[in-house]
Amino acid sequence: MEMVKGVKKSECLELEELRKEECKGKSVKVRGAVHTIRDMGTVAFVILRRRDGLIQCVYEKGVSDFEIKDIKEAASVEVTGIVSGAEKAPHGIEIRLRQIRILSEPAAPMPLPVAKWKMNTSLEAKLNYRPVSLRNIRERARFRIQEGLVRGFRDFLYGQGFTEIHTPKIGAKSAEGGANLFRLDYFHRPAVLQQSPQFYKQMMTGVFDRVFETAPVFRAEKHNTKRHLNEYTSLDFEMGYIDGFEDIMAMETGYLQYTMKLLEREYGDQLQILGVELPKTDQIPAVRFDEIKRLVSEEYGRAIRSPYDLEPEEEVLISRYAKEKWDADFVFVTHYPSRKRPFYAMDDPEDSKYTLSFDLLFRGMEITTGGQRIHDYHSLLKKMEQRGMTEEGMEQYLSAFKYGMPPHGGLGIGLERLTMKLTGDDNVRETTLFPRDMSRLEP
RNA sequence: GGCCCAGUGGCUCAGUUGGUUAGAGCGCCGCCCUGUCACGGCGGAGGUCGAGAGUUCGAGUCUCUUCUGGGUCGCCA
Repeated sequence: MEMVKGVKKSECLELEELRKEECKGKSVKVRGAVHTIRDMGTVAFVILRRRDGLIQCVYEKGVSDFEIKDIKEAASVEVTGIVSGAEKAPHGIEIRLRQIRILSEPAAPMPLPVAKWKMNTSLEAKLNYRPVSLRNIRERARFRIQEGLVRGFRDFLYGQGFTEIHTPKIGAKSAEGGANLFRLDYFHRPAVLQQSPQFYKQMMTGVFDRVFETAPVFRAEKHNTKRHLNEYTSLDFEMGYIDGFEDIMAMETGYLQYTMKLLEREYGDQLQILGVELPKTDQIPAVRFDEIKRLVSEEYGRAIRSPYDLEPEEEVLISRYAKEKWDADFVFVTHYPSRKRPFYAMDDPEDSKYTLSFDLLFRGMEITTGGQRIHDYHSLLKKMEQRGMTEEGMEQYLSAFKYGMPPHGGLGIGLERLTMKLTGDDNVRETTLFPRDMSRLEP
């Protein structure tokens, strides 16, 4: 019998440690993938790729204990060598190779130029070879930044007293209802994939006051655009005891401020790789839906075609307006028309044609929808009745209200969209590890 | 789903008014090169042009069908 005592200390050093002065001249062992080889004859540069970056290793004929010809690109290796400072090396250090141990070898040459700084490859090819294309430094940087966005969401909300929850993705009925649901067979009973954790997170405000979830949601909409996916990750939160929907916007602003600082602090290398400029979040303008629609129409001479919703072009113009007039990268658009919002949205007591809700636009795109919800049981029943909805299948949701719910509200952020606008990409699939769209079910 | 555009070696593309053995760069293979970082140099392999049908003496190039992808609209995060 053996006792497992915990994580064993790796004998391989972190890139950060390797860069330290005391490391120079020392023999180290490093593991990684052969990213690329630049063979100069008696000298060759073997660039290793690791999670923390690229490390330049130098092969010197006669000094190194092996033949450079034996090393293949994309092999997993363990190298041993002397750390030495080198001004010409990428991070100021390199490893002069003594030995190399091949841990694994590829069976075929790379189908894509992953070692190139910019792959110059179509989105289609990148998606078709996802496990390979993601090895490119710039490709993978997007997902490290995405990690930062999720991490910021969690860290910040934990600090604000939120409880992280996990709600079911399979159910009998979904929040918004309608035709955009994926239907599946659940032991010979009809079921659907949840298009939102809406009902669950609302019900949980009656339990934990403040809750959040980061999870996939499913939309069976037959859209084929660069900003839609049929499965995406939603950063959701819902909070009780709010004074108004402004509290939700304030919480989101706090999240963005916290996260941009986190990115700046801990993801600087990844931001640099992509040349990302972090947006301003010190304050975010909030402007009424009808007002900004009018302002943009006047400013850019564009006729208002659909009075109850924002067209993609309008979103772009609103962001442009916010940038030009208020020097803002983000802009809240508040008081959306009631008819375009789901039944649970709270109407504005001042004018019930509008709701106490908002969208957040970021660099020309909607990345968040949120608002205050109806918390009074009778008001909720009345609103449902007005919309001709039945209570069937909603008994559990309604019972939460029947037995008392705090005033509450919340929001949902589209993670891939947020990432996309941050990294400057123009297709959500670029910031989705394995996108699910109308035609893509694999990889 | 409607409309628009595209499908040529592993990747990214060129291919003139239809005319002989379809080109390039990168990658790959071989040789050379002591410092690269888009390394460089020389040589080589690899495609019958998404698929099917048609027009024509002749089609990558024109027509139709079909498949695949991209964009866009509705809707949304």
